[in-house]
Amino acid sequence: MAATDTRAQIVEAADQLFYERGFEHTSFADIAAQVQISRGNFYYHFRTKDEILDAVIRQRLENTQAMLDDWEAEGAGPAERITSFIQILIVNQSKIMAFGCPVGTLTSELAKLGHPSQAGAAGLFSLFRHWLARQFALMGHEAADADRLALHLLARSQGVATLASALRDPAFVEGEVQEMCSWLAAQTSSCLQ
Amino acid sequence: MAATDTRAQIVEAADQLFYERGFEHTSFADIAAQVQISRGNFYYHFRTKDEILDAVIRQRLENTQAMLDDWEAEGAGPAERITSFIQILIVNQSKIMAFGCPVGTLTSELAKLGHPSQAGAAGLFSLFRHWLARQFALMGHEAADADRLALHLLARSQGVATLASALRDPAFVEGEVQEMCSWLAAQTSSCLQ
DNA sequence: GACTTTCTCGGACAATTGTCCTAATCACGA
DNA sequence: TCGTGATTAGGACAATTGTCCGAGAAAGTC
Repeated sequence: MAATDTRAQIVEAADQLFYERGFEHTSFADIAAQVQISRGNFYYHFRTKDEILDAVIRQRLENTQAMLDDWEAEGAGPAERITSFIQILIVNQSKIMAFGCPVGTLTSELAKLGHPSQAGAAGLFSLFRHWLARQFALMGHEAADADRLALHLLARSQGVATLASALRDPAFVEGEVQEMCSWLAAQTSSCLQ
Repeated sequence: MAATDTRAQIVEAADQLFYERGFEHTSFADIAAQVQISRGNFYYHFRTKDEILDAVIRQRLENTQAMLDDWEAEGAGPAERITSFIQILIVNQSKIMAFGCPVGTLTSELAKLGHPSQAGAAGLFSLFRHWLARQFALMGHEAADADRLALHLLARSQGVATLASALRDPAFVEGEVQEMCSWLAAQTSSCLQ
């Protein structure tokens, strides 16, 4: 097996396990078992657990950016793109009800640990924030307003994710998503005036 | 020192440390150091770490209920009481920006651990949910609607807390709190019609 | 086929974890 | 003052943690 493959597999497994079990509660042994390599083999690819975390965060940043680029490339308008964002709550509903939002829960955990990579994880929020702000700007909102709306929507989806994993009630998630879509429509019409 | 005092001190220290560092990242040694008792002394008061967690959750349930009862006892109307709830985000702003919401972060962590006490921790949400729903009902909303509004407000405050600890931006928190108050006012007037 | 670099294995390491036991200390009534 | 039960201290325990080493297998080059 090529080294790059092994490395990629480690990052992939760590990404998944950090999400499902949390960073601290995931051990080298857990990742090794998932990838089916020996625990000692880690040292060749990653010297410390923090290095794995950094690699995971970097991969998430890349994947998220790619997803946002895809949405941007689609022909639809900014409002439809924002709807794609809101719909993540539906698309990933079962995982979110089990483990919460991957971005929110990781930053929360790292904040409590006082971990140096917390800023990096928070960068995932920035990606969404600026992408959403650009969409709102395209809808006709001025910069400061667009950023405010972006943060507002980000916060609401975070709240839905947190409560979804506590309540495990699909109807709640669907209801809140619908309300967010209505809210989005209101932001649209307020610009057409 | 009386045994009940020691026990209360352990629960108090554990409560604080579970919030600031997370349940898993807090060790017996950490709590013992905080309370200044020997590590071995724990076994007399609590047989397992899970027992401490249960005691912490029980205390939080009692404290929360007491806080809600206090708000209820105050002479103001339901809208003012709901405002008290929203204002927690301001009152506890610095702690929330550092460690997030104690309820949301604990339930998230326990969900990832697959911990049996997750349901107990989620009970904290139920306390707020039903209290808020009662306030909305007093404002004239019918039961199903009141519950929906309660969950909506709960989710929004959760989202603000999560994003607050990631961004650490007081202006964002204050802006969102103001928007929630405006939203609350709209719910009020919609009932007066 | 020989050689060198890249990669992997199994195990060792000190530290820390939650758990548990025993002996000593305390408070307090008889 | 003695004795009894409640409380505490200190340390032992097996298991697990992240980290690291050295021997060897695999892969690629000449």
